[in-house]
Amino acid sequence: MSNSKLYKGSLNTIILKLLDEEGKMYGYEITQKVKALTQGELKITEGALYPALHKLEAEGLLDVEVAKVDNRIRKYYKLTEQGEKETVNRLAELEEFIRSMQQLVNPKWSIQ
Amino acid sequence: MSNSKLYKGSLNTIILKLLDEEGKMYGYEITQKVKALTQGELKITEGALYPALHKLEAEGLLDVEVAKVDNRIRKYYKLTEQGEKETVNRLAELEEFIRSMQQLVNPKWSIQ
DNA sequence: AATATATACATAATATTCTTATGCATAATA
DNA sequence: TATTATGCATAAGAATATTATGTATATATT
Repeated sequence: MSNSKLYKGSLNTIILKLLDEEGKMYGYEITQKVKALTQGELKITEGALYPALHKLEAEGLLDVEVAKVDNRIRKYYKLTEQGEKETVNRLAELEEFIRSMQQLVNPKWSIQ
Repeated sequence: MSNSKLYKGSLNTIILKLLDEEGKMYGYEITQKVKALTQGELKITEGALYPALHKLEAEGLLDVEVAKVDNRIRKYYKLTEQGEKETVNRLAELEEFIRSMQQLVNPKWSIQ
């Protein structure tokens, strides 16, 4: 993703969570959804997205289904059963990351 | 850092913020501080830390001062003026990242 | 009619940032 | 005496991104 507003490693979590919510999505749709949800703050680049989708598929976390719409190819991805489990893990990791960062960058209001 | 609980790119922000709070720190001290603040959740590896410190220094964000304590060398780092400005930027970026991630992974409770 | 933009996929070269492994050296502890 | 803690460092490799480029169709603009 560009704008360097993102930390490396977060793209996979974003993909998994969006698929978890939407059921199935194709690549271009993911880039637009992310742009919309973040008010243009985050832009997923294709050079990052497509290799990431291919890798998640190779790992067995995603299934792909090809469709032709308006004479154009779309590759719809959806979570496998394993992908759903992994989504839970990734989201827990993200929460843990955010908690850790809050403890580090703002110890005053993060101590209970 | 290890445990793969961190997203790449966050280490620099952590270093800058800790130096901002502590005034000056040496490398080993940073690793221990992070471990303590996160209850052992995050572990900064030396292979990541020292190159990062050297790079921040090369970029003019840190100044270094060598000291000998108990017959052992310590390299104390502190923020330069530029480093202090950059710290503000990095923290703002981190907040923006967290806000974006919340919008993406949990749109229900992040919409105002 | 020609051109630009949007849609939709993909890969290759390069950069960045990390992990893992290794090395050196002194001090404290078991 | 051997291990752990303290304290620095670098090198090889992995992972993940950016940037640039390529192909192709549909729609909007000039």
